[in-house]
Amino acid sequence: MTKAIQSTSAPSTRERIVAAAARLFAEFGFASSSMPAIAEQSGITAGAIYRHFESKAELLLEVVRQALRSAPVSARAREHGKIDVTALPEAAASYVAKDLKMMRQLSLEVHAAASRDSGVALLLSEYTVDLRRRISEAIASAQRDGLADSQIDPDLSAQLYATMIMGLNHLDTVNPSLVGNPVWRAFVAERVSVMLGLSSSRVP
Amino acid sequence: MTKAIQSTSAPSTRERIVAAAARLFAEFGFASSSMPAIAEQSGITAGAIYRHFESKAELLLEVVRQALRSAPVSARAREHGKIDVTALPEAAASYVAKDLKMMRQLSLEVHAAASRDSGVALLLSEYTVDLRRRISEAIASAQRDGLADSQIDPDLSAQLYATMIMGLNHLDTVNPSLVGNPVWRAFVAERVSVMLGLSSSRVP
Amino acid sequence: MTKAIQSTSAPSTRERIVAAAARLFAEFGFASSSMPAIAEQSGITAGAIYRHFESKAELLLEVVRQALRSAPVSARAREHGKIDVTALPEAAASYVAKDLKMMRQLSLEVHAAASRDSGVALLLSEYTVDLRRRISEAIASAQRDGLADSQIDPDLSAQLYATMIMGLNHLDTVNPSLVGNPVWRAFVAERVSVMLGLSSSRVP
Amino acid sequence: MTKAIQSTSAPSTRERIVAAAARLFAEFGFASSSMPAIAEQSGITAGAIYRHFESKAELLLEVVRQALRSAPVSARAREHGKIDVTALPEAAASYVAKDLKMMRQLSLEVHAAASRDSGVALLLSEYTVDLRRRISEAIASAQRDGLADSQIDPDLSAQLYATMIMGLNHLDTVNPSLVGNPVWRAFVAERVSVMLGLSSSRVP
DNA sequence: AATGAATGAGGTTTCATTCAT
DNA sequence: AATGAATGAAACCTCATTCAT
Repeated sequence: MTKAIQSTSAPSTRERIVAAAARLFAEFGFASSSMPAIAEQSGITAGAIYRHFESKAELLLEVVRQALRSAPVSARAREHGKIDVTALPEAAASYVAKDLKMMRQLSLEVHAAASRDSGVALLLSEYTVDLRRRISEAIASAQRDGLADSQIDPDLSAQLYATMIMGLNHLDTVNPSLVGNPVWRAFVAERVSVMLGLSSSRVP
Repeated sequence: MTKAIQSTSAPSTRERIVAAAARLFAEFGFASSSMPAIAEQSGITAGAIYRHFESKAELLLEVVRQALRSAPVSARAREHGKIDVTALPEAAASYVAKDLKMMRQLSLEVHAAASRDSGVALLLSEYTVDLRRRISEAIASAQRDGLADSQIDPDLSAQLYATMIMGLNHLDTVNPSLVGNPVWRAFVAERVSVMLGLSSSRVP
Repeated sequence: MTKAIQSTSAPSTRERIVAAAARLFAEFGFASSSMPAIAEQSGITAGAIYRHFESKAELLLEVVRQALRSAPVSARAREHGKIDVTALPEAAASYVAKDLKMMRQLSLEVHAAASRDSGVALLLSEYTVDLRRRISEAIASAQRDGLADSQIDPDLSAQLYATMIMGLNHLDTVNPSLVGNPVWRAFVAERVSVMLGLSSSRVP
Repeated sequence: MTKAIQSTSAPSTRERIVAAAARLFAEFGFASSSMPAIAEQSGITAGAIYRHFESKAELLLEVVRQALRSAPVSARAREHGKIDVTALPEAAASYVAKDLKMMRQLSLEVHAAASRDSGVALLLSEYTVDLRRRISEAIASAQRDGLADSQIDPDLSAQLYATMIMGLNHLDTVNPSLVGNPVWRAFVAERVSVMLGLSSSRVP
C-alpha cells in the first residue's frame, strides 16, 4: 500500500538517480555516462549519489535489477503466474512499440554490461535461465494439449524465442522505419507463431 | 591482387592497429578501449596511431568498415554475386560457431556505436539496407520459383531474418552453453527455414 | 571525584570521539583519518562530531591535550610534584613496553602535527618547555647532592634526555623486535643513566 | 662521470619531480602533499607525473630511496667502506645542523610512511638493518682494540645510537632554538661518545 | 544530541590529442 | 613513421562541513 502510494507520489532521490542513470545508460552506454551527468539529471551533485550507491557499478546493478523487473515478458509472467503460450508471439511483437525505445536500448546495454561485469552477468543469467525455463514449460504444456507442434524441442524453442527478442531490441538501429509499424508488428507475431510451431499452418 | 598478397604477408602497422582496435572494441567496448591500450596491442605508441587515423572516431569507422566487409552473410554474397535463398538458414545458423565469438561481440559493438555515432550509423545503414534488399530479392525470386511460401512479404521476411541474426549475436551472453552446439545449430537452421517459409512443412 | 567515576563508568560520547580519534590518528595519521571513520569508531555519525568539536583541527587539539596529560613522564611528575632524577632512566626505558605502542605512535603523530599546526605547536611547546625545566632542575639538584656528575650542563642534559625519548618512540618502526624486550629495556635504563652522568661508572 | 655531470647540469623532469615531492613530503607530509602541488613545484601538470611514476606511492618509494641514499651516516659509510667508530659521535652531532632541517623532516616522514606503507617499510628495514650491523661491527672492532668499553653489548649499543639519531630528527619541533647551536652540537657529540663507551671517562 | 542528505572542493588517475625530436 | 613528454579536461570518488529534521 505504502509502496503503491510512493510510486505515484514525488519520487525519492534514490528513485530519481536510478531513473536518470537508466536513461543515460540506455542513450550513451554505461562507460560514457558520467556520475556528474547522472547527478545533474537527478537534480543533485555527483558526490550525493554516493549516499545512495556505493559505486557506479552498484548503481548499474540497481538499474539492471529494475530493468529486468519491468521487462514486458517478466511483467506479464508476474501477473499471471504461469506463462500463456498463446501470448508469446504477441509479447514478442510488442517489443516493436514506439514508446519502448528506451527499454530496447537499455536491454542492449544490460547485455553489453553483462559481458563486462560479472555482477550484471549473474543477475542477467538468473533472470534468463528462469524465464527460459518457464517459456519452455509453457511450450511443452501446449504441446501436450495439442496446441503446438510436438516435434519441436521446447527448450531450444524457448531459446530461439529469447534470441528473437534480443534481435528485436536492435530495431531502432537496424530499421528505425519499422518502429511502431503495425504491419510489421503483426508480421512478427505471425511469424514467431509459426517459428514456435503454434500456428496450425499445416491444415490442408 | 596486391591486397591478397598483403593479407598473407606480415601485416602493416595500419592493419595491426585496426585488428587490435577491433579486438579491444569487441571485448571492452569503444568507450572503454583507450588509445594507449590499442597502441600497446599494436606494438606501437599511442601517438603513432595518429599517423594513420585522424582520431579515435576515425579508427572506429575503419574498424566498422572492415567488420561489415567480413561479415559471414556479406562474404558469401560477394562471392556468388546473388544471394542463394536456400543458403540463408545455414548462414544464420553459422553465427553460433565457437570461433566467431569476437565477430558476434564486434557486431554488437558496431550496432551500439551506430546509435551514438552518426558516421557509424550511416555506414551500417548503407550496409543493412543493401543486404536487406538483396535478401528480399532472393526471397521474392524463390517465391516466383515456387520454392518459398508466396504468402509472406519478402521485405518483412528479410527484415525478420536480419533481426534473428542480431539476436544470434547475443548468444555468448544469453546462453553460452549453446555456443558451438551442433544440435542448436541445426535447430536454428531448420526453424529459420520455416520462419522464412522455405520448408514445405505442410504435409501433402 | 566525578571525573574518576566517569572514567570507570561508560564513557561519554565526547570521550569516545577523542579515544577513537587518538587511535586513528596514531595508526593512520591526522590527514588520513576521516571524520566519517572517526565517527564510525565512536558509534555515531560524522555530523554528530560537530556537536562536540568545532572542527577536525579542534578535535586534534583535544587529542593532543589528553595525550600530553597521559604521557608516562608527565604522569609520574604529577604524582610526585617534583621529578626524582633517579627515576629518569627507568622512565625512559619504560617507553619500550609492548602495550605502549599506540602511545608511541600517537606521540610521533603529535610531533608531526606540531610542525604543521600552530595550535598543536603551542600546546606541545608549553608542555616540553615545562617538562624540560623540571628535569633540568632535578638534575641540577642531584648534582648539588653529589648524585650526578656536575660537569654536565643540566639544561642540555634534560634536552638530550627528551631527545632520547623521542627516539624511543620510533622503536616500532626502527626495530620492532626490541619492543617489550627486557634486556633492551635494562640496557636503555643503564645507558641513559650513564648519559645523564648519574652512574658512578668511575671506578673508585 | 656522466652521472656527476648530470647531477650538476639542469635537472631532468624526473629529478625535479622527486625533489619537489621530497620537499613537500617533508613539509606537509605525504597525505597532505597533492599531486597537483607536486606538479606545480616541478613546473609541469599533474598528469605528466604519471609518465615518470606509476602512482603517488611509487613516487614516495623513489623519494625514500634517494633520502636513504643521501643520509649523512650512509653517505659517510659509502665513502670509507667501513664505519669508523670514532666518527660516530660527530656524525650524530651533525644532525643538528641548520641546513639539514629538510633532511630531518623528511627522515621523520619516511619513518611515518614506513608504518603505513609496506613498500616503504621494506626499504627502510633493509637500510636500517644493514646500517645497524655495520655500526655494531665497528663498535665490536673498537672494543677489541681497547678503544671502547667492552662491557657494552655492541648490538644494543648500535641500536641505541640509531635511536638517538631518530630523536635528533625531532629537534626542530622539540627545541628549535638548539638548531645549529654549536654548544649543543658539541654536547651531543660528547655525551653520545660516553653513551657508546668510547670516552675513557673513567681515568682517575 | 544525533541523523542523514547534501554540497563544493579537492583528491588520484586516465585519456585523447599534440608536438618536438 | 614513430617516440615520449606534455597538456587540459574529465573521470570516479572522498571528505570536511552544514543543515533540516
